[in-house]
Amino acid sequence: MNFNAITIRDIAKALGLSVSTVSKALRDSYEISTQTKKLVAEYAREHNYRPNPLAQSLKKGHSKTIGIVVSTIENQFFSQVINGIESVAYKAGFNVIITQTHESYELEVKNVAQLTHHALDGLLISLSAETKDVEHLQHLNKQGLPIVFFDRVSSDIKTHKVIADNLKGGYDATKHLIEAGYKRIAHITSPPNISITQERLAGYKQALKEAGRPIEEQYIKYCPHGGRDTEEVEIAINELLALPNKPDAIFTTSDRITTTTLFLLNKAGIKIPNDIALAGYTNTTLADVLNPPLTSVYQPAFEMGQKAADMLLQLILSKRPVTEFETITLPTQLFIRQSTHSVG
Amino acid sequence: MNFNAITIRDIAKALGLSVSTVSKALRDSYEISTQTKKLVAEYAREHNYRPNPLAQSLKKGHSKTIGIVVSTIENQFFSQVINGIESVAYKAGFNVIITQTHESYELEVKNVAQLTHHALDGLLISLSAETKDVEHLQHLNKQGLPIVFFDRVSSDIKTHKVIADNLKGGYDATKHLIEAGYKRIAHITSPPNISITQERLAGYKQALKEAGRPIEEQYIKYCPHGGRDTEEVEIAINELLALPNKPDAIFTTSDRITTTTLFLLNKAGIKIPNDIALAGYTNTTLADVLNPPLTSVYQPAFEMGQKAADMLLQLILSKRPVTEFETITLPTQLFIRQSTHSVG
DNA sequence: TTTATTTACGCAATCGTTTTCGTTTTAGGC
DNA sequence: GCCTAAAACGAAAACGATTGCGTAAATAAA
Repeated sequence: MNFNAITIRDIAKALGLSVSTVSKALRDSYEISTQTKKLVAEYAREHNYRPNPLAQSLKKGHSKTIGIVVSTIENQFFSQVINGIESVAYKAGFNVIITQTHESYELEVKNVAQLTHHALDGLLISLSAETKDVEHLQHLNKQGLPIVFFDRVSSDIKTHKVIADNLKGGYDATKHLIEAGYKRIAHITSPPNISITQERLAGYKQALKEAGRPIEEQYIKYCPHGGRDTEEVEIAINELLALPNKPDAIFTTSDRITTTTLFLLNKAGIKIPNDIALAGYTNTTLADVLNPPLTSVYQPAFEMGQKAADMLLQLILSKRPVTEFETITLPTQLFIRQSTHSVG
Repeated sequence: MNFNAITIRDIAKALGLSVSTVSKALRDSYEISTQTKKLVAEYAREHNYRPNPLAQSLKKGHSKTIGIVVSTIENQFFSQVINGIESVAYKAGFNVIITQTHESYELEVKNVAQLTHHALDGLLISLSAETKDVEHLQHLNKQGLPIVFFDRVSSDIKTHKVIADNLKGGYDATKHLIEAGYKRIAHITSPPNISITQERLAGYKQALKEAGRPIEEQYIKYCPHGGRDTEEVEIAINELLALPNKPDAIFTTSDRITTTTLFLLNKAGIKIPNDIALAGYTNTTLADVLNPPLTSVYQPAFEMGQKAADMLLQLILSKRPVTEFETITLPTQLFIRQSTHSVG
């Protein structure tokens, strides 16, 4: 806005009115005559007047922008969530500012600070893989900044949350592998501190238990950065392959871990599903054209974004402090494809 | 910022100073004694003072935020570009606001208006597939808003631009197909009005010409929305397949067209590359694990974002109006994979 | 001791709007 | 023709920060 736009004062001067009259005319106040309103409106249109949003926000005390924190928008799951958020935010006249943590706690803290440096009406966040405490958010929340968690949430802050049914997602995938005849089902997942890891792992364990299978810790591998680095997935896979009882199936969580596992197994010449079956969380639209087509747990990302934005807007627009918070759980969908074709 | 943050006035009151003194102390002015500075700094830190960015921007006349317009962040090419932009913008203390056109001219105009409604120091834009005129940008540019084009540019506005070497990209892919032994090479691309279409098409034609091949319009198909809708790709493919001389290879541009073509060919039971070979533009990290692994033209998206942001910052930060503009052309890379394995 | 400087701070205008609270003008009622 | 009330507009104080300028106090120079 450094470019020279015309101001309300310019209009006032040109029309021989006061700034307050112009302002009121523009906002269609009852105090202003129809004639004057027309005059002002016309002049404003002709000269392409745009109210300075900075001044408006400063005066009104809200900026009509919300912040988003995700690990990376390169992950289709998150870009879909963001699309959902934007679809409702824009309808309500809100702008969004997106920041990425790249799974780093340090960057998360920095980004949140960056965001609040700018004027924010609310924050939508999915925690980074490294994040173990949420003091940086707690403080802001106490100060009155509305926050809504989605995907990777924290139980340490009482606020609205939107998550997928991670337990069921893990359960469904694992159960499917069991029913398809696989015996030694491994699990490669994100670090244990984040909510989705715990929930999906619980689903995995529950399915095994129900089938009377033992839960073997050697089959459970964690990637400290949720698969951000290929190496961490490679280590996990190598450890699994080095086991005396190699797994005959792998259940992966997170887009990155899933696709990296697929890549590494292919690269190692391991046939999927004949040597090892693969079922993984992913929201890529490419699951159908992968080699082989991938059995996947799909999350309603767009809806998650919509819900989260809805709830945040509700918090922002609420006249009185909200004390009752809810957690929305969205169903996931298991798509069965060739990467887990039945044994025999 | 509706949440009650402390202001400079609060500090002044608490410390028995004037607001100007506090402001100057915070900005480390030579006018203020070391003691007072310490006092103020300490109080500010203890009470977690953050200058109101709105007020600062209003006063200083710049907002330290830049706007980005892309077709969709779900496209990995664009999310990579955005990563590049962010990497330089944040370093310079700038925030970015991302908007998506979803290939709609109407949405593009709307978004640009939305963005300028908010305070913007500059704009980074890749035109939508529908966009044929750029008056909505010309006006802003004339008013002094710095604009840098990337990827899909317009020749109607004189400003900095960053593009990939689209001609060479199209040329390389086509030449590779020719050398691999394919005879009837089709081309499915974006609408003819956008720059990348024209340039890549020119590369395609050049390679054919050099090889002494005829250029047959029946082999060139346009998708009005750059593959946004599966149907438009389906129509193109069906038309190609209905030809008396069906193509034995297809060169596709844009991520969406490429992956959709792959999907549709697979679905139709057409073997790649045996029945029809496929080479396509894509920046997905999944090209290696597609079925089959896809020969692709890869664009240096991250670098493109960096360069574009660099140039925009240069424009924004320049003291005097810039009149000399340059267009940077980045090289693309052809990755040869199984989808175009040599004939015979 | 007087004058000149420096040091350290406060006043007030400013950025562009919004909004409260006058004030003027006009019309209406008698 | 006078009073009252409504209608239409303006003055000024915000919002929170920045900054040029004025000024008191402290120090140095004469």
